Amino acid sequence: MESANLSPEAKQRLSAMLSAVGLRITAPRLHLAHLLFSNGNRHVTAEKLAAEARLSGVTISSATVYNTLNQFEAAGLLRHVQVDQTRSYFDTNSAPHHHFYIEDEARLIDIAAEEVNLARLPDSPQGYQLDRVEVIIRLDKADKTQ
Amino acid sequence: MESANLSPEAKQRLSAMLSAVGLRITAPRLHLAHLLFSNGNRHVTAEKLAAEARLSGVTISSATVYNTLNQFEAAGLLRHVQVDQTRSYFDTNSAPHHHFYIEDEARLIDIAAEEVNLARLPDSPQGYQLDRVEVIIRLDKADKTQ
DNA sequence: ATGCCTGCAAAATATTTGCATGTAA
DNA sequence: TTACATGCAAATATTTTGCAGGCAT
Repeated sequence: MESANLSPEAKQRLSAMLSAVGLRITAPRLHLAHLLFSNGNRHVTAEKLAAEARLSGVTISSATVYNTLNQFEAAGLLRHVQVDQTRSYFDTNSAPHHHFYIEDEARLIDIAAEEVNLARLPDSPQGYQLDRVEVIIRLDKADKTQ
Repeated sequence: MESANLSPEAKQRLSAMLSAVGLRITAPRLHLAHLLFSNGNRHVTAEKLAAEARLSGVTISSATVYNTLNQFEAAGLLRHVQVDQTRSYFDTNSAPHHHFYIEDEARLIDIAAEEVNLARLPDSPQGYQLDRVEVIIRLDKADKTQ
């Protein structure tokens, strides 16, 4: 399978990214990396990403999509965001930041870390250290009566 | 089936709680309510709750456990906390508050709302209103080298 | 050449649902 | 009496895994 719609520059850039984290350069990984990282920050589910790949002419098995997403996450290229019980979201913005989540639309929106000011955090319990702080602001449609 | 180990006072209190939210008073609901609400704030999964019921001598089908948890949540008696992709946690503390989450132990710890001071929040996007703000502080074992 | 990668299908897991029976109101 | 509740088993959905063959290094 060829990396069809991938410019030499993009291919080189993405290859470097994969090498840098110790992953072999394979066609499926390059394709997924392209979909994930060549167009700004994104939030995707495994199934949506597989569908995009298919639309762009490349079929990648869902096992491979899951493997790849998990490997990218382990490598720090992606972040797993847990807002919905049923679906896993992967966020291409791996820098520290927060999220709006619109439940009705199953949609995530990034919030830059600076936009949220945590003036006071409790001490971590004895024996534990802080890993990271996640702020999720859940939103409703404004017109929705509640 | 009898509500075996349930004092008349507890039974009355829990019955009142169920009535207040428009749920019929049935043995499974009384039992689960007892396990959930008679011993301070708790975080449970459906499976753990079913196991507790079984241990206390009452077998409740998992369909009923799930139904009941969902109904309690809809009624505002419980809160669904989403920290783990695979398991649903229900929190008997339905007041606004936040959480520590110890991934290694799959354990949740409440943080009182006052312990976290959100000095600054971004405006909600056009057309949406704030539902609620969730702060999750993920913790690691302190000795863990990372 | 070797070990990592991929795809398929099957397995595993958590939760929901259909339906017949039971029971609170 | 009637609508709602329960239990069982089957269905659903997502993600993981075993394995055989393929490819990067």
